[in-house]
Amino acid sequence: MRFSKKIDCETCSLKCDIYSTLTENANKYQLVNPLHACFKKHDVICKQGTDVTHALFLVKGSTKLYIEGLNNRNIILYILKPPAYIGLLSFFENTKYSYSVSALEDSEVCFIELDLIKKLYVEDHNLLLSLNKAFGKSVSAIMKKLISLNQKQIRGRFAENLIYLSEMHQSHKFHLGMTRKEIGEMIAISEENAVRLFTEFSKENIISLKGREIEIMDMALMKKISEVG
Amino acid sequence: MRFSKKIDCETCSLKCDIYSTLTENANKYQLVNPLHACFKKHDVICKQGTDVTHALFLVKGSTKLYIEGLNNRNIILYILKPPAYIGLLSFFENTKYSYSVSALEDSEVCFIELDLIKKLYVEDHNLLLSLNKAFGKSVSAIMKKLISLNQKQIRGRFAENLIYLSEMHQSHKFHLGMTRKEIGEMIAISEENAVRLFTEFSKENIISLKGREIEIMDMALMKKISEVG
DNA sequence: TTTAAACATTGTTGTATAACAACTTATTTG
DNA sequence: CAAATAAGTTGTTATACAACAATGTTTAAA
Repeated sequence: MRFSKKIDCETCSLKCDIYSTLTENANKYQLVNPLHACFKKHDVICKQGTDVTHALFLVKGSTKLYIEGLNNRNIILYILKPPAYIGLLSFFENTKYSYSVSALEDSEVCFIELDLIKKLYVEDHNLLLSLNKAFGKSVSAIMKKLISLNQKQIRGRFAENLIYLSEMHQSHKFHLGMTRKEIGEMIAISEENAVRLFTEFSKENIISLKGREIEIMDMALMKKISEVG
Repeated sequence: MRFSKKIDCETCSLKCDIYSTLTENANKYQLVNPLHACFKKHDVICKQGTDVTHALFLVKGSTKLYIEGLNNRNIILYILKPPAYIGLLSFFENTKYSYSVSALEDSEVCFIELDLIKKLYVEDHNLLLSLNKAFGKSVSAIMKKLISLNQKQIRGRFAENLIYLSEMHQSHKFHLGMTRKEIGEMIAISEENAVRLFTEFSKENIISLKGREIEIMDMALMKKISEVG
């Protein structure tokens, strides 16, 4: 990871809530230029167990948010794409991250002082409400994951996950930006079973596969498999 | 469920954050008496999928918070004891509950208009911060549960759960306020296996059991089992 | 007080899935 | 560009756990 001094809020490709709050209240606060950080693929952006010192805002690239569990096994909760707050779930708890986030591809992240945010949302509760709303959505997603991992079996979870990825890319045809192992970590199955499911679904003509390029051929069937469990 | 008109905030046995915020800002707001509701054992206090209309504050009794999953199978996330916000996790999302809460014993719950809370935390961000803090803690607990359910096996989960209950009652000896089925739902195992584990742990002299009265005899071993998985 | 319903128990069986092993094919990197 | 490392693949085996079944026991309701 390295910080870029070249990019400030004015030249930044993505204007976030915090920027707009700052500019709207320009008379109250001077515009502090937050740190703009560049991460290489596989870099850890925030680490489970470390202190939360900044609000992190994903500006470019994509990342995975995961819990580091027992015996070096991870569970990926979801993929983050800009615009997205990275540290949101641990943000209000305000002590340590209860999860890790790392870059799936080269990514850019904006670091904003926690104190600045706190100052801001005392004055501008709309910012806080928008943070809270995003927070609430994450919780719903985690609940859904908890049910899925516990009560669906691997074909159902696998189908559900491919639908999730497809919706994220807004296309039936997309590039899995992940290894089979990581796909496994998204739905808590072994790497071997991830491979098996890919070939299985491919043979059943539900998907078409070439390396990491995937196309969902039969979305209706996919949804049925996902729902059955 | 029936509402009690007799109990208002002044006579209420438990003064909550909202009450103190209201009285501290007495000049700004009139003291609205929230609805005080009485629930019988097994009553549903809030139902997954329904609209969030009030903030709920548990004043007396105890409740279970659970997700209703597939095939009528529930997962109990945790037990709530007063003082506790019941609807917290779905509170900011502000649309539908993503879980249900029901009474484990006769309980009393205070219903506070959502609009009132919103008005309050615009002015008094300390209230919001304290809500957020509780919120964050819940998220950590759910993360932990996600790992536990996925990466520990039943003996480990069972031990972990008994330690959790013991800590909640602040004693090695306590009354399981739940059926074996509900104990199963806490750690996502079948009722039969819950029974089996009770007798198993009893035979191994880790616990002493008489109906629903339980005493943890070997807490050190219990912790070891919980950690191993 | 009888009857029904909920709760608790124990043994047996089937199966989903992790773990292991052994191998091939890509992708980095010095 | 070779060597090393990571990623992907396939078959086999072992096992943890749910599901089923059958039956006893306690609690609640009529």
